Amino acid sequence: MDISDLFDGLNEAQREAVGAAPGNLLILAGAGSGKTRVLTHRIAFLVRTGQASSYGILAVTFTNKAAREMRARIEALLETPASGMWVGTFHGIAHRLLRAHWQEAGLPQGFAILDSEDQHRLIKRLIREMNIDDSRVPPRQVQWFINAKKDEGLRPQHLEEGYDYQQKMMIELYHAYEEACQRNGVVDFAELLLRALELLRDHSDLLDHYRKRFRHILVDEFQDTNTIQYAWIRLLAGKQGQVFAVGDDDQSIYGWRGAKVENLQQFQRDLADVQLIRLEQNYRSTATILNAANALIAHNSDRLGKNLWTEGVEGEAIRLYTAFNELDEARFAAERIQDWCAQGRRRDEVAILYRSNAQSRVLEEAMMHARIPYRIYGGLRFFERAEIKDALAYLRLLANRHDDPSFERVVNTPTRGIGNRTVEIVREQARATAVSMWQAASDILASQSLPARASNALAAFLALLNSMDDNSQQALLDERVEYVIAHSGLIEFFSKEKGEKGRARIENLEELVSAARQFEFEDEWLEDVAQGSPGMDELNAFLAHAALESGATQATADEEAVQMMTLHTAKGLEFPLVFMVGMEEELFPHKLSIDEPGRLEEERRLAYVGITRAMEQLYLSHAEVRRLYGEEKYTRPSRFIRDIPAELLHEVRMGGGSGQPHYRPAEAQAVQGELHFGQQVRHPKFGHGVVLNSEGSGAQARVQVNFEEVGKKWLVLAYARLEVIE
DNA sequence: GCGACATTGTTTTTT
DNA sequence: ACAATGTCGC
Repeated sequence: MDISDLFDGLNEAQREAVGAAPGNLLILAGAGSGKTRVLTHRIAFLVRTGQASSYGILAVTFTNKAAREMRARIEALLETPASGMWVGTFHGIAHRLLRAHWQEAGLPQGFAILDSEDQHRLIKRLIREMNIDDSRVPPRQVQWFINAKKDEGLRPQHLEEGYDYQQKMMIELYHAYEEACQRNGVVDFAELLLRALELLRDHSDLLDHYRKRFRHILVDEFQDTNTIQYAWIRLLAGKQGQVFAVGDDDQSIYGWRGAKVENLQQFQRDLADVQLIRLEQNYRSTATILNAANALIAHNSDRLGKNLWTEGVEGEAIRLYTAFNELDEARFAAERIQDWCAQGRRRDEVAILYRSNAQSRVLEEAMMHARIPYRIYGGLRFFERAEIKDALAYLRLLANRHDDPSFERVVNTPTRGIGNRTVEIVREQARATAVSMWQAASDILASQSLPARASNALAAFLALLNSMDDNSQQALLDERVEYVIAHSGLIEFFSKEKGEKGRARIENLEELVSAARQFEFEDEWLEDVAQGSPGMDELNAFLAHAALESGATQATADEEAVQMMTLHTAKGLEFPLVFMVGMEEELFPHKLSIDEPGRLEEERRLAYVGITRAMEQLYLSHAEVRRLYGEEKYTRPSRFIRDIPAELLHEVRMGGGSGQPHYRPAEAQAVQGELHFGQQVRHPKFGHGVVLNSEGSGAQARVQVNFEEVGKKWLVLAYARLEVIE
């Protein structure tokens, strides 16, 4: 079979990686060095040379998007559907194993998946139930604690008894939480991974089976693996398996959520004869951008070492803008984006990247003001919306009555006269007799111990669910979803909400029906698993899909738009024009990471990720004054700016004029000789103010002034009798 | 059960 | 500053 096309257009290192002899490989792939290409070509190479069949390959990523992309690219290379090949996220694959072997994993057949919100609510509930002081043991912290322990592979019984109250309580809560999950048949994200690890570890027959099957394991973004993910890979690979790991230690930015960069080094020690290949040729950015990135990251210690280079053009200098404040900074970006578009370039070639989401608002306003369409990534996703989660909770109860988190969620949503008191009684009964709330509610009703009103309301709720179940049992999935939404009372409930909100919610519920309509076991494996397992019907599959793939932030409002996102979200993407805003000490690097060397280095890697997103042009900006948490604060430029050699930077000013450096208003004044940002002025009518912005020249020149008394105003310089205050 | 007021925290995010 | 909770009284 001719496989030369798999090597066409690849460089030396890439070819080496794609065509490497059997064995373990670690590919250190710098930003923009074609790592996805190498990964997919490697898979195609294995299949087309007959070293592996599709059936024998497992490819793991971190996000659904990456997994989808990878599958599509592999299928394009193989020119056939890669059926039998497992391509998915760590969580998706763990889920698949657990569905197939629920018995061995000690799970109920139709187990549900708890997302972080569900998890948070459950923990809060437990804290209350156990009469623990939630100000000393905050739910968020407990959630963090439990997830961190699971990520380390630690069950509560592995934990030493805590020494202080907080520690003790957290361990106790971890115990209680596990019991609750087990009783309710629910599994959180970390649990998926941990169970899948334990499943293989404790069942040698299964381990054998999968080891024989998956002789080739390929892992993307290896630097992001946490302890259990790594352990799972190692376990599954065993001695015979061949692991192809691709990663970049310089792009490790998820240490704070358990990712262990050390796994890259560990990999070389733990696996046999690991061949190390570096991909250092960058195909994305100009030499200038690359040099800046290299210089910056060189300030970190403990790197595996790698120097990106390019044959590409030198490119333009990186622009540095010192804004007066965050408004000025945002306006600057807007103006430069307009220039970009005026040159015939597209808006969607532009990204604005920031450290934290709070920064997006000012930017958003500036874009709106300049009438630049934009799109913000991050925020609530479809399946995370309250109304969607309510509807899903009903569906989950249909699938499994013992799902307490869902029971709690909708027992009185919409309000149906089941007050806190009644729920409290059910909860207590459930706890005392160690049964689900559904069961407890039935028991209480049977014992006739409730006041008539509460009793009737509760009975009505149970009857409602049973009848919804009976009446939709035979229906198709989307009909079933539609039926439940219609009969749960959610529609009436939300239509009472005032304003746009209620309407939007109802639209979302309708959208859920069409999501159900489109969902037809798109993960074809679920269908296999579903065969002969009534607990894993289409409904369950849909619910799992909703939990594991919470859906894009925005639907598909695909107007050509500027992209705005955090630096974290930007990893893996590239844009011709990139703005990195808020390059200030305490914002970036963030205040909470500044004092700890390890965390500071992670911030620097984040800066590295940001810089390397840019293909042609990169703007860095910082504001001298920033309003944050209601306070105006004077800032200092980020140390990361200083990490970049000065000769690669070019300071710019507002208004398209390039050239003269501009450090602070006082200096610029001498150069410019006219009004500039931060200039104090007096107006005969409006009084004292500060110049924020200016545009045009000569008779058309206008300035925007923020007056103490009357706020922001645009004034035509020729008419406004402005007086400069020295 | 709802609206009015108080309190609180406020990095980064996937699954 | 501000949003998102939580608490309290009706």
